Amino acid sequence: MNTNKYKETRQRELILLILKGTHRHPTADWIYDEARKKIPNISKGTVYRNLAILSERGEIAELNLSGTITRYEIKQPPHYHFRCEQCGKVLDVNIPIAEELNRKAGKETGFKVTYHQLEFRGLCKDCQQSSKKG
Amino acid sequence: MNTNKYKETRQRELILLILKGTHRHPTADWIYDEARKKIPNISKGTVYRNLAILSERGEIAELNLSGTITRYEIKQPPHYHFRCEQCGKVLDVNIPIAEELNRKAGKETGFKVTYHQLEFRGLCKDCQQSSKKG
DNA sequence: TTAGGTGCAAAACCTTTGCCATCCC
DNA sequence: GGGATGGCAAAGGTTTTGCACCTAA
Repeated sequence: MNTNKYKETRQRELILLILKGTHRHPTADWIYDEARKKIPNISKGTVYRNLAILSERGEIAELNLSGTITRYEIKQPPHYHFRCEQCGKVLDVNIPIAEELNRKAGKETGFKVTYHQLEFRGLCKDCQQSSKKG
Repeated sequence: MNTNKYKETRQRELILLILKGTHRHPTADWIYDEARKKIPNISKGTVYRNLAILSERGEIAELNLSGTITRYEIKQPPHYHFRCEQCGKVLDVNIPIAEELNRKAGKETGFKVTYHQLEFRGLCKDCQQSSKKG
């Protein structure tokens, strides 16, 4: 049931490739900079439009957790994130999703809770190092 | 060691009062509109500056969880939030914090995990109603 | 008295959009 | 061919900042 209303374009493929090739959770701006290395005259509008399309298609996910700048990642099974409070780095955390929290929250509120987003905060390895040194 | 570098001003007190008087998790803009009812010529810059100061002082908290617009609330013990995917409403969820997740995440990543932010998603009561009707 | 605060407006950001030429199917 | 897409630039929305005047302590 692929709704073939999309064409495959160099720009879109490049953006997807960039996201597949990084473990960062990059911002649109970073993706734009990377993309320009291959297609120098690609525009930011194109980057944003394609990120929106890829997100709608379900190929990538928007990470809106904390901070005002949206970050993106290749679509994966649900997982948690960690954000370093010092350097701002965002990383995946591979521990099981606490599904029971959804049930608890649903019972508490009477709402229909379908999922949750969670972001751990603290210091990453690098920043722990530099804290010790400092 | 109280760094008494702050003065108490009408504007700041009003903003705090507004936040104390609501269970919404309002945006800066909503706070600004409310504030103008009492101090008509208060400026947005003042609202933003005071929200930043109150946040720094620990009297209020910034809610950056998902969405690009920052929301604010009076500082409370740590708690989770629920955001309705239909109407965008944000509410507190009073279930215990899953502290063990911090430990799990710390063990998994080797990072120093100090806390986590969690937002449930789904449909609130009102929107469940309208879904049934629709 | 004076450091911090205010109002105003402009600037800075991030993101979206209009327009028209271009490209893919 | 024709609708989807791209590039460009302007517009939009949120937040920050510079500046001159003001005010709480």
